[in-house]
Amino acid sequence: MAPKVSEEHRDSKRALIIEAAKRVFIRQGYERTTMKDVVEEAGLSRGGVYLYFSSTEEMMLAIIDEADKLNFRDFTLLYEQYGSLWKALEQLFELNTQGIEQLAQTIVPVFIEFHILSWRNGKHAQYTAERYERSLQYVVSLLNKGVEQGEFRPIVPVTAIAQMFISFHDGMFIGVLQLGMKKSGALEQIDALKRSIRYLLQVQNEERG
Amino acid sequence: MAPKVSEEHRDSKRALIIEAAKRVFIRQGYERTTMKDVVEEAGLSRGGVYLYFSSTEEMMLAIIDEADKLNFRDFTLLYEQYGSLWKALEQLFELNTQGIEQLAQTIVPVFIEFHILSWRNGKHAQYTAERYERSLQYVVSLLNKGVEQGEFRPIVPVTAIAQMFISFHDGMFIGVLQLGMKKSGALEQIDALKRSIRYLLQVQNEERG
Amino acid sequence: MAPKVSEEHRDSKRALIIEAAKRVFIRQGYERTTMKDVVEEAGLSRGGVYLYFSSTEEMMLAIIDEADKLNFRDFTLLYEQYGSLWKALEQLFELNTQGIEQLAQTIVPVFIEFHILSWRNGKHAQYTAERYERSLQYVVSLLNKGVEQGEFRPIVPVTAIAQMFISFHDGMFIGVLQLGMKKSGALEQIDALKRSIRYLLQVQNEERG
Amino acid sequence: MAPKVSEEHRDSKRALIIEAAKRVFIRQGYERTTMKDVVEEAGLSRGGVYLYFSSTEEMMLAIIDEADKLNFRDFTLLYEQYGSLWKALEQLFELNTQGIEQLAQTIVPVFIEFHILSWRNGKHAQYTAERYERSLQYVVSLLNKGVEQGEFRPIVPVTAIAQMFISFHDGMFIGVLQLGMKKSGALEQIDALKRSIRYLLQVQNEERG
DNA sequence: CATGAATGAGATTTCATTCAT
DNA sequence: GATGAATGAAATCTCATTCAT
Repeated sequence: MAPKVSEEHRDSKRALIIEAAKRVFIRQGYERTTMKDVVEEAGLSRGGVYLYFSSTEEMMLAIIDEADKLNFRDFTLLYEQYGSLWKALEQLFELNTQGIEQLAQTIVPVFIEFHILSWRNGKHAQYTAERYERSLQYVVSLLNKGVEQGEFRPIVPVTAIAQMFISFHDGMFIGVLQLGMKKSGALEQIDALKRSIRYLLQVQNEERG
Repeated sequence: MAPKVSEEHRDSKRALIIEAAKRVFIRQGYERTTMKDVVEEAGLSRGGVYLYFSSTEEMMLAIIDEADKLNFRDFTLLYEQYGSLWKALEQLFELNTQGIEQLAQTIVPVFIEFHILSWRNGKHAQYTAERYERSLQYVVSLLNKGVEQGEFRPIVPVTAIAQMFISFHDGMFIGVLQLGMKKSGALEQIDALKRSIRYLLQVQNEERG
Repeated sequence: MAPKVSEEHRDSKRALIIEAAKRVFIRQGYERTTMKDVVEEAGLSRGGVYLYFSSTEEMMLAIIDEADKLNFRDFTLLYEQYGSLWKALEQLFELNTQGIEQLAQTIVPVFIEFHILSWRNGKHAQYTAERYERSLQYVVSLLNKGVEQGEFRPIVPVTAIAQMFISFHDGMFIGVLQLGMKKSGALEQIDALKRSIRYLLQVQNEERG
Repeated sequence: MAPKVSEEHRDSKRALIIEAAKRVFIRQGYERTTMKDVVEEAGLSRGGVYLYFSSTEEMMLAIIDEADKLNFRDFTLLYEQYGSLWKALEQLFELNTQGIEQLAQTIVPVFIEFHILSWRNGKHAQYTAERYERSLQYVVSLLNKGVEQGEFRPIVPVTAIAQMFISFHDGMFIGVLQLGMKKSGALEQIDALKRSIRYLLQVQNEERG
């Protein structure tokens, strides 16, 4: 008697809008995107979109959540898969490097923009802090595992190494966005960082680097 | 083409507006600031401000230019002052660290925001590239001097080291803005980076650390 | 044209909606109430409510009709019950006074609002006129009965007295709504009006007041 | 050097908008009037009107203030002009009666609508109370003057008489609006009220009525 | 009968920018 | 040069109403 499509219909509609929003965000950036833009991209009516999201901000948060879930999956794989922790770390570098040429066409720069604007508005401070903490813990747990297994003998706290890793990546992304891979020397930077981290961790029993 | 008296009047008027704009930018961020806001902060008339700047973007560029001049002065001092290049580098770390607690109350985050948005709009690519190149060359020239003097024997290209240094700083700033000094572990990160760079440069004739 | 079972189902559904509408009207006023509000208050679907009423206006008219029926019953009781017509009139005052403290929580102010807005839209002029005429005739018939029985010897047309009575009540209600019982001096006003009407009617065979 | 028209220009502009708003209010009522309507009636731009008023509510309050000033002037005249207070009171009746036929084309019904809606929103309660109090005091002071001069010997408190007078007028206005002069029996009602008040005041030394 | 997702018109509000004085 | 009133485009958001299921 009743439609009852509800739940899954709702989800698919949200997904549709989210995908449209992503495209617009990537094209125009977060701040420049209006509800109207998303409405037109999604091919829905004005009110139709409001049924699911009341602002571009809500959409953004949904997009971030989704991305976080995927990231977590990737990381779990990483964590379980590798015997050598340094190999796992190198894979992490690889993950963060691959696709870096198309960085501008991904949602990543939108995330950066959003985070800066959030800080501006004093919004989502708690949320952002939690996300950072989570990312940090991913990396820290990897490093600690290496320490436990005697593979790493770090000369500074592993947390500092992980934080440095994250800072570097954020900064490098900005550079790549503004100057491109080549001018920003992305690959050379990554190599330098990799060596730095191997040094800081004092990676053991590895054939020469 | 003979403005005579105007010249200095013009400059002082521009300076007044620039200062007002800075205050508003720091308070609200770049994107959120409207001409109206600056007009009101400066206590001038709408038309009055337009005589000197036709957009907040022009103001921002003027602010950046001013800051760059100051930075260059600082760097020149640094470059000439130190016998040991590693000491000079440490001083550079120091410069970038001091005042980091008040980062949020400075124009720095506005610069970051502006750069990201500029990339968005595809504006100022050339300009941004030049600024980056200039900053990079500051650091590279320092490092090269060290190489020439036999103080550094870098295991990777000095340019990569300099770029990594810059990336790290940009990223760390974002972290500090969002999480604060403590949560972002700023000081620990800086220490880790310093050690990394000393390693990459293979700093000579220093008492072992 | 043979609704069979539906009839009573229809009525109960309408009654349910009407009660919900009343609650919303009393809470928010007539003009401010949207179909959406009633739909939510009734806990029905949007389309569901539209099956019975296509606007808040229709609901309002239904509410008024219902109220009028109750009023008529009250009046009939009044008309038949009293030997002394002046006693009946006093009872009428009483009816209009009791509950005046809770006036704001009743549907009465909504009626006033609706009448004014109806006049605005040029709607329901006929309907409103009929309702007024009916109320007027209630009172006039009471007064005439008194004249016929020699209890009243009015010095102005009884119709004028009845109209004045109605005008006064409407105005007093507005005052009470805005200022409350005390500030509007409701009880004192009513006393003054009662004396006035006794004077205008020249009520006979009553112990002098 | 500077325009300096400011002050008076501002006032005339406000007056222009107010007059336009009045016309729209009278035509459509308060609630139904949007900023857009006023903008169009005034022949200004959207933003232009917002420079002076941010809502129809602000306009309404300005209109009420203006009307109150005029009323006060009228009353002052009344108060000073008459030897016989009863003559003054009759003049007051006259003032409230004249133009009653065109009542629908005046701002009066808009005031009534506004007051009812204000009560709805719980807005302006203080303001409304003050206005009522002021009107009341006008009438009370007239009556008291008559008492002092021995012209009135009221059988109920003069305040109650004044309040009854006001209530009656408000209610009668509503009646006239909905039914017109004739059907509402406005003139007959007024005559009845006048006699009532003369009775309540026990007006002395007057040739028969 | 009943549902509730979808539509789209329309109201509010803000500001960049111009221009007569 | 300087002013600030005026313009109007554009963004946000809400609901009455419809209609496929």
